[in-house]
Amino acid sequence: MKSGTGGVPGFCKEKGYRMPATIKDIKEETGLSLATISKYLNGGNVLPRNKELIEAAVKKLHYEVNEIARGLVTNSTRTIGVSVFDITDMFCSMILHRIGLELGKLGYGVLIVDSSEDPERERNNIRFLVNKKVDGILCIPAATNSYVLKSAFDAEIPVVLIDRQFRDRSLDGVTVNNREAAAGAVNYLINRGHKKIAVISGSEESTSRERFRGYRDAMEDAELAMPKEYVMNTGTATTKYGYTAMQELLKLDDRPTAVLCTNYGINLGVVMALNEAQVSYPEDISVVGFDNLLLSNVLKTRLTVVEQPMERFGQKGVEILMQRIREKKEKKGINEEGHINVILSTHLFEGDSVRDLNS
Amino acid sequence: MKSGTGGVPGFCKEKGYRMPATIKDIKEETGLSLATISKYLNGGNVLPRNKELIEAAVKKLHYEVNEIARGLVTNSTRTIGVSVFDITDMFCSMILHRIGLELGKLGYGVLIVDSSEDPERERNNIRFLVNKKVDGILCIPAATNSYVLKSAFDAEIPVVLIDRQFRDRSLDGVTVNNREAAAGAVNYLINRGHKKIAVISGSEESTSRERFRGYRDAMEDAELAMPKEYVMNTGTATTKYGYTAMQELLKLDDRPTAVLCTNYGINLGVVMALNEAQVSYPEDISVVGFDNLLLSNVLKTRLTVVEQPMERFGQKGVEILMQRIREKKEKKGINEEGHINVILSTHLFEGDSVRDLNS
DNA sequence: TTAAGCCCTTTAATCGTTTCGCATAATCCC
DNA sequence: GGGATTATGCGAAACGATTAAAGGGCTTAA
Repeated sequence: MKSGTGGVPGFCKEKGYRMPATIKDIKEETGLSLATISKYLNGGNVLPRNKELIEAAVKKLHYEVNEIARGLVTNSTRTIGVSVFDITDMFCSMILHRIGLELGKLGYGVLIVDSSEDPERERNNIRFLVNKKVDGILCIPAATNSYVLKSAFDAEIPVVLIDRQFRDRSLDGVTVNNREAAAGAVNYLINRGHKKIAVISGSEESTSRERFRGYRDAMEDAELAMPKEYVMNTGTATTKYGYTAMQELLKLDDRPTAVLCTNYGINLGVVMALNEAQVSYPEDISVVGFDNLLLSNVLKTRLTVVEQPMERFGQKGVEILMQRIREKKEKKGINEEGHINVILSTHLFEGDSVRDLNS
Repeated sequence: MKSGTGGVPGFCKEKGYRMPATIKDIKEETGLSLATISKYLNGGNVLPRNKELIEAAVKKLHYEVNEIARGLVTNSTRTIGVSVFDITDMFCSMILHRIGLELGKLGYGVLIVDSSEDPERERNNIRFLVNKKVDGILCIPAATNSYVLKSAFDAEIPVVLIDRQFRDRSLDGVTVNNREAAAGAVNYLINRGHKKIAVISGSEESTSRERFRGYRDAMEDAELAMPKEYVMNTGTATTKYGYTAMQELLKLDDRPTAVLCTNYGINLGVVMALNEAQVSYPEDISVVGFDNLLLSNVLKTRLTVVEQPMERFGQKGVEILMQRIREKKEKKGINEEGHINVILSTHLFEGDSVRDLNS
């Protein structure tokens, strides 16, 4: 006897194992109609007597609504897709952490896909999420243009970008004031007497480019020279690039006195190169990094870094996405114009990796 | 006109936006019955002519099967739940990376929940996954007993543990040979002339306990003393515990010449404490860590560590889970007896953090 | 007294699939 | 040629919920 067809729910001979109770079982148990039960379950008003009946039956049969079935008719899955460029990257995982927390509170599930920095894979992943009928997508993109998100647009699924924004800014997103932050970091160096300041930066995504612009802003304002050899901004913002770029800088006859690293991967690569070459910081060269404090805590010399508001990235991203989902439900369609772009601010953590040349 | 009710699928006036094509649209387009179309879509045999008709219609209408609806009748979601104790922990995220890769290949989605080392939260998370009707659960548990997984058992959802196993070994799982690995690491130290060897280890989960046993095995075999002050095994295996425990060790008049750290968090805490106290390794004290190479790469002195097969954890876990899911479908029930316990082996990475006292 | 209004209930349609049972056509063997 | 055996195809009933629309008691007011 199958559960839900009049028999006692629970053990089921045919399937050989326990079937969860369905709303039909509640119907049998209470003698009420499906509609009334459904109404109550969704917060509607029913007679006190029926309320008790239903509650008793729910408890007795351990009933819980089947989200799948509900999703079929309400056309929602209460699941959000999150696409990240690399789940093992601390930056992503910290944001994921907060996203999970926020969405958990709201009763949403989180479907995470990892594109390993490969835009093609990212595109497939997004399509996968669309097929899974997620209610919305949060994306810390690997790709540099919105092409990868095409399938989401087609399906009219709300998308919010985190950290990186595409050139045309045609999407909702949460970023930080990268340009100002980088300029601030450079000014910090300048204030401490540095004039020969190098930069190591990726060239591909908006984040790296903005940070590089910030470097240039500050250098130009201070009328400092930016010789080609000091400007390493032709690679991908990875540990590997940071490592080789730093090695190049160390080969120079006229070495810079300080170097700005524009993301966590580069920080890591730079520290590795310095250690390997037995060059100490801040004695021989000063270093300012970006992103997070991990290195500051674990290294003998705490790294001075522009600290990102990881938690807020996640929190704000969820907030915007939820707003969009609500809008879509109400207006029965996606609001095409008026993109939201939240810009969070950063904080300069003063470690011990910058030498004050004035004193 | 709603999609799927005879009109042209696509734009839908009522809803105000584009609706995806359904199998009913294919029916209208081809004149075939739902059953035939479904059969073909699921790899069944149909007449060549019909095959072409369906293919053409699918292409024309951009049809893709609605997994939600399918799930309702097949009673599967093609989604696996993964519960981790901390998504920002490198150990977890590397395993997650591989899990995502493997499950992606199989067309499965990954619903990730993060319990922040809180068993109570973990229990809720598991229940959440069960409600989401995942086909199976992979768990890198925070809790120390199987109580948290109760709701999964009740719902007869296959579960595979990764890294940590419960006392009764009553579940399928993938672990490493923790005891032997730890003993190996200690022997490595002994071979290099160390006699005063301390250990810092958690006391709560199977992993820490096994590693501690390995330490004891090796020390006993070599007939070396294990004074109470050298044995720090009363805390939780975290960075904080590693940090304070190392500080304790440094206070001793008769300091150990080497210390074994039994996981990544402890490695980190120990390195922090040493840096802070200006104690250098391997000159002043030798260190052997556990888990992964991150610290080995970034620190000036590469840490010698017992390296874990992160990737294989994920790969093997998925493999076992898929086998269980298959079995459940075939036998229409969960196989109660005969638990699978795969034990992977580790590898000792020789960095520069161990001093050879013989030479 | 009766129509209107309110509150709650029920009946039945629907969501987009799969699948069971049966009908039909084609193939084969003797 | 006829009955058995294979292929395919079809209609309809699930799966477990939500939700219009209609109905049935009440109270209230003209």
